[in-house]
Amino acid sequence: MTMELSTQYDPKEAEETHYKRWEEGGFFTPEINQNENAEKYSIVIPPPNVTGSLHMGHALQHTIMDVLTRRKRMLGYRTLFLPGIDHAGISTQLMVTRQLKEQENKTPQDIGREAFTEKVWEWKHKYGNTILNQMRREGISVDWSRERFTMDDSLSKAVRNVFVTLYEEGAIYRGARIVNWCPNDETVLSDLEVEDKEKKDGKLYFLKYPVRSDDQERTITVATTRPETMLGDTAVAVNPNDERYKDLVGKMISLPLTGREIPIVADEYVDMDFGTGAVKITPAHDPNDYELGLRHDLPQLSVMNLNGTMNADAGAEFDGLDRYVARKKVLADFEELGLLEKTADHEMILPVCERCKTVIETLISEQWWVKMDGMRDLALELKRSEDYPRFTPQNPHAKVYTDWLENLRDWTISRQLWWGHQIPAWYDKDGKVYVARSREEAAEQAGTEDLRQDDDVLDTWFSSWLWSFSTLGWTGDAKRGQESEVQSPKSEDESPGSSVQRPKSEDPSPKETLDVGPETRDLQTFHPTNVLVTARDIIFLWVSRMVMSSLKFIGERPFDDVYITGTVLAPDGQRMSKTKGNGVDPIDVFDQFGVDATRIALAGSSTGMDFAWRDEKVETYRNFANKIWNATRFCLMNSEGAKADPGSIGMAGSEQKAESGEPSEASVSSPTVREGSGTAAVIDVSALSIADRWIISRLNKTAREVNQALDKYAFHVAVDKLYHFFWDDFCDWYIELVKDEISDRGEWASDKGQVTSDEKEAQDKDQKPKSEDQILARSRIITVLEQSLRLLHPFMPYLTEELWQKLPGANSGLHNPAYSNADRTIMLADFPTGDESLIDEKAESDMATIFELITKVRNIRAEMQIKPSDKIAIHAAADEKSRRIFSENEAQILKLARAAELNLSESLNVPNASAKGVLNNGTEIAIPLEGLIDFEKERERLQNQIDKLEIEGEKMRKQLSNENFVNKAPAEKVEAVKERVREIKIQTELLTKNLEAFR
RNA sequence: GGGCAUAUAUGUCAAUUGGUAGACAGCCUCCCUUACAAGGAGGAAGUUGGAGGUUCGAGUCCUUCUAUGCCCACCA
Repeated sequence: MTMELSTQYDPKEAEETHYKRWEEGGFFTPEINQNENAEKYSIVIPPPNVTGSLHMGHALQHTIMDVLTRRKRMLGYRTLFLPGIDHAGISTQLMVTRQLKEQENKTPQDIGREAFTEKVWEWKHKYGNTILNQMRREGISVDWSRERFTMDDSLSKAVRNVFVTLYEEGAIYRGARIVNWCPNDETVLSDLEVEDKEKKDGKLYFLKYPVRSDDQERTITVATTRPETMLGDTAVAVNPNDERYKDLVGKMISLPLTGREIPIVADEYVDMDFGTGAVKITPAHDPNDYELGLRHDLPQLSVMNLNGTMNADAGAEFDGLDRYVARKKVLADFEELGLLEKTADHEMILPVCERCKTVIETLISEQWWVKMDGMRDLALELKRSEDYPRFTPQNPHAKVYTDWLENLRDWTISRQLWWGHQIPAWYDKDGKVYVARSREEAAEQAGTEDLRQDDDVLDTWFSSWLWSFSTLGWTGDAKRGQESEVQSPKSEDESPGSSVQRPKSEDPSPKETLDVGPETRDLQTFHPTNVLVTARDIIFLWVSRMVMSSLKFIGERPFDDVYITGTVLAPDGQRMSKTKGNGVDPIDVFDQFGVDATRIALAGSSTGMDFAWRDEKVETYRNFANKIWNATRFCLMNSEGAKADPGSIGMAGSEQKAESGEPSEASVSSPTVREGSGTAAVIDVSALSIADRWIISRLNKTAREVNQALDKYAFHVAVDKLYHFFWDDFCDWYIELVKDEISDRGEWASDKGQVTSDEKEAQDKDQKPKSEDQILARSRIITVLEQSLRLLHPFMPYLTEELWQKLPGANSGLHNPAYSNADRTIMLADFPTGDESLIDEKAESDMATIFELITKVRNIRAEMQIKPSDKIAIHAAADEKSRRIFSENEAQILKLARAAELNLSESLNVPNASAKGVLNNGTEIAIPLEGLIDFEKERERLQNQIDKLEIEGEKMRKQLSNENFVNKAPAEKVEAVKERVREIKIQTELLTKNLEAFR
């Protein structure tokens, strides 16, 4: 058979065909697993924003999750990788509002709440799939049949149940407090949604306030960055120890522009060294002033509207002015009154809205809050007692997590938006609130239908913090009335709400209400999830909250491990940002280098540290993909009669691994298995050549290393091992070693004649029957290749599937037994774990000696500038053992060193005009170069080597002469050094002898 | 103001519990050898940010300094 493949791998085609087949074949669903007793493995994707598009951080995280999932799936786990998106309240509302403005020149208020949310849903259906399609392109093996959206009915139900439960326990309350307010979005924000922004050209204004006292001229100067807020001042504060102002404490000030009188108070909060040591106090517009105001019982005078303009209480002249216009006016007025003492430059940090970057106002507003104490304690207790969650990398995340929890404050959960989960609270005519799961329930409580639902919606995170279990079917309905059974004892003790009798007493018994639908089964099967993979910036926003909610509501942890990826930085080492324009779009990279190259490049960079993006890195793996492609191409060109068969390299196939006796149902029922079940015997590896035993050993060792690395989330280690195994061991050495054995073309040296492609084809057609040995050799290399592709599959799914499909013998018989029913695909093949008994250290060290010999000869050739076409003679003087190894592999040595003869002896007997070298084991080699040798160059070369050994040897002899080292270091270390010193000594002596021969 | 991290070859990054510093890219030499020039063979390149300390032995542990980055925090 002739398999014509192009000489370069084009990722496009593979990317287009395989994903569809995987998805349609149901390979991504846990149901594909036929093993009832399979262990489960589950990951829920951190839901990207519905408005979002894929960025490098996603690509990295998704790759990591997919690598983990694909490997576990191949290992026979029942895997679920669940996709979904987040409704992203603020940003989505912003986006649709903007669109509405552009297309219809209307505001949300113009069209009303219902029409607006309708529009958002439309928008969601139309554009919300962008990121989902990009995720498909990434090749991630998520179960689309379980795709979730934070506003799905069942997730909404969960949100309402959680809200009501917390309310009934007294953990959710409504109250007026000072909050972060975005005047642009006109909503409250939690502390976590506020960012700091440096303002280098900030100003500090010094305002003089006249003091009412006997001395009419007396003023007190305050420094402020926000003069407009002076309109809401209700005091001036000084430090009680401040001598400058001691006599003023208790006096009154006539506040300019307002006609109001405010007191001077003393408070420790005031820093005497900053500004003038006197601080204007605006309790309604500054968090510190708010606190101070409470301490001194000051009035809270709100002078601003919610859109950032001043209100009537700011005074008639200011009413309706934008805050920045008002600022100018206040300053102008002070100037005019001669009360503006001075203006100073002042670098400062401004709080801005995370979404729209508008400067935040702090103001007093009535909002819904969640008391976090109870849940916080659950999480902290688990951290203390079991060090949960386990973060990778552990530092600094574990500590940051704990510190944050310890200082946790109440969470503002209401948002003044229309897009989101509307707060399940209703008010009657008198303003009395009824919190319930539905309007009907509320009406029942209120005894009237005349109710108005709270206008606000919940913080987006109030739905995402339930993500680990709400996506698996938890709605909170099933366990209503039986909380105590599921909840951890601790939370039960603490929740006063658990004794609250709900108006639902007619509920049937808990057991009967337990919904055992498929969704609940998912919860039972897949929760807790195994690992959460996410970025650093949402440890507080999301990770910690998920822990708390999960402990609280289902009494178990949401996930086992937390893997925090590093940040992908721009090529310039800075953060990627739209404004800087230094971002790299993963889709562009996919187009340029292919998805697989991008994936493995990302995984290979994932150490947990931040890293700067390099196109060259992806290019390296693009080349790697091409290498894999061509290696496969070569194997296929020489594959007639062969097939992938683990038994051919001494590995038990999946059928052998499956429980003995029990013939897998699949092999009986499915004919597709037949073709592959020719897997007969597992051969005895010891009968194979050193080269074969070596590659089998390397393969198994690599498999073990890859598995170990992935278990520890050491993705870069896994990639490194795979890269070097495949490229160095398999391609550079193994293929070259067995080339003649598996190829029909005969000895490399024999035919130099040109062969036209026609003739070649003709030759291929009437190939003589292959010898059995050749077929076995071909099967071995195909099998090693096939195993390698499996190991690579989690990282490079498209390429490996594309190639695997072409391998003879690659069929569902190679699947993990759990999937023997499924259509042939590498993604269900049995993931190699590495058979320790096939690791052959002897073969590895023997091969290392052979490679050293070959490399040494090549080195001499290169340095002596011997033409590639010149075939030289190798003379080697070695001990008996080495001679045997060399002679057994003579053909390969000759070929790879481009030599015509290999003369083995106990001692060298060569012409003086020879280039010489010594191997680590003392083997002396020489290449006679009559006439060709440049004695000067050879002397230099030898001296060079002697010098290098000398430096190394000196270091070691020094170590050995140190008594402390010899006495205290482990004996094996000492012995190793001694051994190396012996080697160096022998080599140096031989080289010196050779050098002297030239003098 | 606190907390944490990072500093290793020209660049981007590795280095399991302390045990003779590695990869990739780039660079130099040779080769378009019949899987692959997105390739092959060979090679050069590092006082591991500075200074101390612990240890037989330190890139790795401790102290300190310098630079950079991130997180948290109410300095008007």
